[in-house]
Order: sequence, then C-alpha cells, then structure tokens
Amino acid sequence: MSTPERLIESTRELLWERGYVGTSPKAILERSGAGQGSMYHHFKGKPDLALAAIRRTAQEMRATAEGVLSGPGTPYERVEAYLRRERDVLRGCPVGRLTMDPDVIADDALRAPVDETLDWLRARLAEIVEEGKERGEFASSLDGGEIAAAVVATVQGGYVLARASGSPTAFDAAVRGLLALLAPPEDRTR
Amino acid sequence: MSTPERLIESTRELLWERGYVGTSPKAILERSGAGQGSMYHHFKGKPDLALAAIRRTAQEMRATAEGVLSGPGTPYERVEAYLRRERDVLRGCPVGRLTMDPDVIADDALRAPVDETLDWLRARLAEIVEEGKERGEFASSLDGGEIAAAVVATVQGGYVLARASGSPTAFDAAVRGLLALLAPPEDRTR
DNA sequence: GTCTATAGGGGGATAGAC
DNA sequence: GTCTATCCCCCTATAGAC
Repeated sequence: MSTPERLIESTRELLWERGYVGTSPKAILERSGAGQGSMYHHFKGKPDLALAAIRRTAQEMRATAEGVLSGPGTPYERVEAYLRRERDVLRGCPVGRLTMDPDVIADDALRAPVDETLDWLRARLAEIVEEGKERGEFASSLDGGEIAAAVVATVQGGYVLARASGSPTAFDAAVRGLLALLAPPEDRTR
Repeated sequence: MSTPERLIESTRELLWERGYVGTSPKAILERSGAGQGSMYHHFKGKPDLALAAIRRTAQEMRATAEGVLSGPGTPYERVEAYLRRERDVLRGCPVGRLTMDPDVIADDALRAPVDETLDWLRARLAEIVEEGKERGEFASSLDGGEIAAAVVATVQGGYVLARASGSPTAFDAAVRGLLALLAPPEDRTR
C-alpha cells in the first residue's frame, strides 16, 4: 500500500476508535508507519487527512447499505435485512460517532460527508417504505420519511445503548422492538 | 456557589459541549474561575472531577425523565410525553454522548453512571409499555423491554441525525415516525 | 518523497509557599 | 483553601537537509 493510502487507512481506524478530538497526528504516524515529513507532504494537516478518511468511510458505509437495501425481498424484508445486518455493535457507527465530535460539527467541510451519508440513507429507506405502502405492506397512514428517520435513529441509538452497557444486547432489543412495530398487522399476533 | 460546586458545574457544561477527551483541566479552571491549586485540593484529578460531574448529570436526567413518565395520562400518552419533551436537540444528550468517548468507555467507574441511567430509563419505559398492554393500548404480542429499547434508541439516534444535519428536523421526524408505529390500531387510519 | 530538527503552546499533575 | 512555580510529555506544525 502506498504511503498516503496507509495514512488514510490508519486515520480511518483511529477516527472510529477515538474520534477526531482523540486522534493525534502522532498516533496516526505510529499506526501507519509513516514519518512526520511524509504526512505533511501528502496532506495539509490533521483536518485535511481526516477529511480524506471521513469521505472514504462515508462512501464505504453507503455502499454497504445500498448492497443490503437493493437486495431481494419485499420492502419489509429489505428494511429488516438492513436492521439485522451484521455489525460490530460495540465499535459503534464510524460515521454517526463523528456527530459527537465538537471539532467535526464546527467544521462544515468535515461535517458534510457525515450529513450527506445519513441523509442519503434516510431518503433511500423512505423510498422503500413508500414502495411498501403501495404494496399494502405498510399502513398508508405512515410517512415514509418519518419511518425512515425512526429506522436510522434506532440503529444509531442502538449503538449508544450497547456501548453504555458494554454488550450488544440492547442494540438487538431495540431492533427487535422496531421490527415488531413495523410488522404487517396480520403478523401482529404471532 | 462554593468552589467545588463551580468546578463541578463547569465540568458538566464542558463534558456536554466537548466530551471527556475534549475537556482539559485548564478549560475547566477558566470557566469556573477557580485556580489550579483549588481544583487539585478538592479533586484528585480530571477523572475524579469528571466522575462527580457525570454522576450529577445522570441524576438530573433521571429526575427529569421520571417527572414526565410518572405524570398523568395513559401509558401511550406518557411515552409520547417523554418523546416529545422539550429538548435542546442540537446539544445532544449529556449522558448518551459520553458513550462515544473512548476514555469514558475504558473506565468502568466513569461508564457506570451512564449505563445505570440508560438502563433505568429502559426499565421504566418497559413497565409503562407493559401497563399499556394490560389496558389493551399496546398489542399483547409486543415485548415491553424491546419497545422501551426502541424508544430510548430513537431518542439517542435522533440526536445523531439532528447534529449531523445541523437541524432538529430529523429528530422530530424520527419521533413522529415511532409514535405513528406505536399508535393504537384504531388510530392508524387517521 | 522522506528524514530529522526545531518550536510554541497545551495537557495533566505535583510541590510548597501563603 | 488558594496561589504560583515547575515539570515532563504530547499536540500540531514548519523548515530544511537528504
């Protein structure tokens, strides 16, 4: 792997583990094996390198989600597949966690990829819910955008609950709870 | 206010704004107006002071939630009141945000109040949902603990969406989506 | 491209005077 | 209880040699 490549990958890992404020250039250098000079040759500084890392992580998350959401199955099944998708729950969401980073929120350039990714995800899920409404799978009274927001929020909040307790249990419970509420009425009494 | 008191209050504010990693003793001193010596006289160090601050914030959140949850109304109405409670959405949850702080998660003493608070909240909501099931307000097939987890997760995740976009809109959308799913069946076609 | 040297400021804490 | 002095290491970046 090239040096810029190794720098970006190491930064991605550290941002996921420790956030932006908790990640120092020195830590990135140690993890990547690159030298001080290399880093400042390829990137303008910490924000520049972080931006490259965040953009890549956001792109990756989007691709993963699209893989599940465009898969086979009814709308309900695709939403379920998204919610039940395998996750490293205790590590949290590498995109969502950045919203708790004051320096990311304060910098529009760093916040943009985070915003765009979560927004895209919501819009994509909203489409699917609307499709489910047309097929009679979801109540026509529901708002696709609102349900989509609830789905994304449940996942993001599930990470919070799991990390607080040190166990993925609460994440799974929240997902099951939401799926039970989403289940078509005829399945309700199962 | 006494000096220890001012130190704790300043620490609470900074932990909310910048998290544990992003909060330095120096910043606490500046905000509280206390001197270096005072701080290390009253507290063993940053973790000790943070623990006092986190405990108080956790206690306060619990009291606020209990105030709403033990209020008047049917179980659905009380859950709704909790979800719609006025919040400074863009500031995030002062307790939940700590789960994204690596140094908090790594320290059992600091994590404990966070865990206990969110766990208590879930249990309290679960009771209310079970009560609602008995009254026929919620489907008997639902699991109180799972619905409670979904409710708490939606709130915590709502903060993430709001902060990503820089607007409370997404938080409100997620809450409305969840409430629509929770609404008793006879209200579904409204 | 990568290395080492250098730099000013901050993080987190201790010591001892008052 | 509070103040100042002091400490060592880390943070982030620049400069210039190789």
